[in-house]
Amino acid sequence: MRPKNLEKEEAIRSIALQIISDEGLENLSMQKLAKAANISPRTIYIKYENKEDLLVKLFIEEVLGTYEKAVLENFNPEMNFSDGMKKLWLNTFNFLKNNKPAFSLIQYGKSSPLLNKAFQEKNIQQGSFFSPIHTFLKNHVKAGLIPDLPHDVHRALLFSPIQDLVAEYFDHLNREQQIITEEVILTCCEIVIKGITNQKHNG
Amino acid sequence: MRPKNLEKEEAIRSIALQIISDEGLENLSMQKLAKAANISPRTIYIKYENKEDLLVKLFIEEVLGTYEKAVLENFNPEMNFSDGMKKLWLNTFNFLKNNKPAFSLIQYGKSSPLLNKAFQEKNIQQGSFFSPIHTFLKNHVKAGLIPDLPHDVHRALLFSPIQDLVAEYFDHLNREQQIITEEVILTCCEIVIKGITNQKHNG
DNA sequence: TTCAAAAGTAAACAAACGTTTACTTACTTT
DNA sequence: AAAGTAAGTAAACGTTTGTTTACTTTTGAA
Repeated sequence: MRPKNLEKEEAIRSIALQIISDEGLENLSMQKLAKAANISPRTIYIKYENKEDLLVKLFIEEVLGTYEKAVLENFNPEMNFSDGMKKLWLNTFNFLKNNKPAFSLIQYGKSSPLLNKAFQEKNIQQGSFFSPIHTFLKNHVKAGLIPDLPHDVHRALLFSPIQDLVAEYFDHLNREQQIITEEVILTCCEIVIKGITNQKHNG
Repeated sequence: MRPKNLEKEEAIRSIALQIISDEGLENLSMQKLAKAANISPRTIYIKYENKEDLLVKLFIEEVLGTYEKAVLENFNPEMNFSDGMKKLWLNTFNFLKNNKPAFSLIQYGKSSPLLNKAFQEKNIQQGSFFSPIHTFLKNHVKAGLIPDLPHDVHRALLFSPIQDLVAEYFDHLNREQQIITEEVILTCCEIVIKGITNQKHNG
C-alpha cells in the first residue's frame, strides 16, 4: 500500500500554526489550510478526524510536546533553586522567541474553552506536563527554601512573568524595539527568586 | 424619530460576552448572537459596523473600560507601595472572579491578533490604560524603593501572577475546588512585593 | 394627528464553512 | 509484472457564515 507522506503531515501542522499566529484561531478554516498547504481538504481528514481533533493534536502534541522538551533541556529536579529557575526561564525565553506560532497557540490554550479543556484532561489523565518542575519545587519546599504553596500557585508566581515577558518581546518586535533581552530576563528571574525565597536568617 | 433601545444594545454586548466565555471567540457568529438576544441580525448592524467592530468595541469599551475602573477603585498613585499593590491585586481578583465573561475576553486579547492590535492602537493613540499605575510605579522608582525597569517589565513582574491566579480560580471552580482565596492572593502579593523591593539597608 | 425618519424585523444573498463522495495515483507485496 | 490497498485529489454536498434588501413599526416633533 501507499505510505503516508510525512512531509504533508508536517506541512499541515506548521501551516496551521502559521495561520493561527498570523490571522488568529478564529480565522483558520480547513479549506484555507488545505489551499495554503497545496493539498486537498480530504487529505487533512486522512490524518485528523475533524477540525477539533486537528486543533487539539496541534496544541497537545505539536506545541506543548515540543515546548515541554525545550523548557526542560539540560534541567533536572536536583539542581539548586537559583540555577534551576534561571535555566527554566532562559529555556522558555529562547524557545518561544524563535517560535511565535507555538507561543500564539499556547496563548489560545488559555482562552479557548476547547483547548483549555483538552489541556486539563491531558494533565489529569496521564500525569501532568512539566512534572520535573513539580519535583524540583517539592524538593525545595522540603528543604525549606521556598514556602509550601499549591503547585498551581507556585506556577503563577514563578513562571507567569516569563510568559508575559515573551508576549512583550513580540509586541516590541512589531514596533522595532528591543527591550526584552536575555539580560532583562535574568534580572527579572532574580527578582522572582528573591520574592519566593524564605529568608531564614534575616530579622 | 425612534430612539435606540439601550436594553437591546446591552443585551447584544452581554450575550456576546457570554457566548465567547462559554463556547469561545471562534464559535461566536452574528446569527447565533442575534438568535440568543431575540433580535434580528440586522439590529446588530445598526449599532456596529460589522463583526470586527463589535468585537473591538466589546473588548475596548465594555470589558477593558469597566475592568480599568474596577481595578483602580479606591486606589491612588500616592499610596505607599505595599498598600497600593494589595489594593490593585484585591480589586483585580474581586472584579474578575465575578466577571468570567470579561476575563475570557481579556485572555482572548492576548491571543487574537485583531484584539491585540486594537489594544495597542488604543494604548498609543490616547494615553495608556491604567495610567495611575504608571504614575504609582514611577513614584516608587524615584523614591528608590523599586528598580527602574521599563514599564512593561514592571507589569509582567507585578501583575501577571494575579491574572494567572484568576485563571486558576476558574479552573478550580470547574473541579469544585476552592484553593484560590483572598488570603492566598494576599500571600502571593506579598511575595511579589518582596521580590521587587530594593533592600537598601541589607548587606 | 399627522409624518419624516430612524429602529427594528423577516427573509434572503453570495461566499465560505466543515465534511464527504467518487475517483485516481503511487507504492508494497506477492 | 500484477494485484491490492491506502493515500491523495477534484469537485461537490448541505449548512452556516457575515451582511444586505425590502419592508414594518415606533417614536418625537410639527
